[in-house]
Amino acid sequence: MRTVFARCAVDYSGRLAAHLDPAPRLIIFKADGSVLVHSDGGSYKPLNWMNPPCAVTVLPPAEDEVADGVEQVWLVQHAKTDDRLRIQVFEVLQDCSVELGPDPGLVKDGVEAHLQQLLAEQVSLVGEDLRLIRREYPTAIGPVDLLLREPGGGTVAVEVKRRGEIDGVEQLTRYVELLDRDPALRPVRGVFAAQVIKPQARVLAEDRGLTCLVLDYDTMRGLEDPSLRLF
Amino acid sequence: MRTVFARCAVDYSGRLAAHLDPAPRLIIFKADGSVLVHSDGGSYKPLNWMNPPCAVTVLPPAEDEVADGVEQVWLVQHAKTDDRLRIQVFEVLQDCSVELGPDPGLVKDGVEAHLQQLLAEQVSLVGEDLRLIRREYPTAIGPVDLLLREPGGGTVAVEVKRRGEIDGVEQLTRYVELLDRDPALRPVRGVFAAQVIKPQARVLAEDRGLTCLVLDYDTMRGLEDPSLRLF
DNA sequence: ACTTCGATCTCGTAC
DNA sequence: GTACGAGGTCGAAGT
Repeated sequence: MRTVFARCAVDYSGRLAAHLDPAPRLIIFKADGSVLVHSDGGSYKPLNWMNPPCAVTVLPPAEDEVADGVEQVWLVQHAKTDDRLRIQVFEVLQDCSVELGPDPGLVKDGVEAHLQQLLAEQVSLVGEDLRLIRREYPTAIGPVDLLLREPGGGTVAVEVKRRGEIDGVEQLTRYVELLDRDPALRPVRGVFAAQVIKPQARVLAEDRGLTCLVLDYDTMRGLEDPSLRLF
Repeated sequence: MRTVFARCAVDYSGRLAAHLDPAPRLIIFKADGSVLVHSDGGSYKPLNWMNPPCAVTVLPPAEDEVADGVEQVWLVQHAKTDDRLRIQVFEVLQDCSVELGPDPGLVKDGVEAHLQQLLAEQVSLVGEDLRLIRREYPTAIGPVDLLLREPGGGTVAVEVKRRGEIDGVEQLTRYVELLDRDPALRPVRGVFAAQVIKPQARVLAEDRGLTCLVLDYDTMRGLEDPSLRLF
């Protein structure tokens, strides 16, 4: 990996066009060829970047660029698309290179899959006396997150999301509609479960007779079997 | 901005938990307090990070950490949430600091918002004698990109996309259905406008009585008032 | 290879 | 500030 602090101007062209006026910035060249241009603020997203696979070419500046004070031009061309980054370097302030090698990678815990697992273990949060039929119950249009059996004989289809938005309601609507045609499952009611349910999603869900259920992840995790925890 | 190449292990806790085993990586400290941990691959997203506002504390390693070879512990705590990054530093390979100052910022051109703006100024592309009621016309299920008044009294709901796909057609269908219940707007017809309309989306749209409109961005931009142009 | 969907999404923008 | 949709989304998992 190589990091270069430099006063530079950048032009991106590809899916859109974007321009950066000259200023001091950090330019990162990764081992796989990717390039990031960071300013000293914002969050983790670079101002400009190029994904691999791509190649960097160093060009001498054109005449008018020399007159403007451009020392070098770094052209970063994507290998498969016409995405391109043109970096005009006015002044290099620092230039470091370090060999890093491969990374063992990130281990995560607490994403939607985990939320679904917790709710499968705590179906009483959905309603009294429900029994889990299965997680990821397969249908012709995709798997239902949780399918539960009601004591009276019907079933409950649960859609689990971290954030409940309109797309999720559409999805659950389709599942309930389809499952309700199955005599072995009918009548099917739908439950839309999420840590946060957006107002528009709630309106649409309730308009369609679906039940909304807000999940508290920390409480659910507190009740979990500690042996299942990753760390 | 400060960049540190170091062999390090990282634990994130907050909205989820995540762990990185020891390996050489690049750690970036920005002027606003934010921190990025990058490996030598992947894309522009760091393995771990902390958004501003946050503060870094340098701690001496605990006894067992000393035994493992940890030289320092950098604790990055978000100022408003309980998000936290704990970086165990085993060995610093390089350490650079450069003062960058503020950035003039990125200027973009060619995104959907711009397309919508252009079409709002050129409603004749949608049809003769139409008048713009408003952009982002609010409804209970979300804003309609453009709502236009027909000379005869009905209205036109326009959904603008850069790439017209099936979910955009679904969205427009919902809008038209809802708006058509409003006596002040009825009858409402829908127009699906995009730079590219996928065949499946076109079939679905036409099946539902929606009109497809392919937009030529360069032509529209050429007709635009030059004073509004970004560069 | 392509599609679908989650994300510590991030980012802009309208209210 | 909050809410919502777009993104040069990226990335992983399944088909």
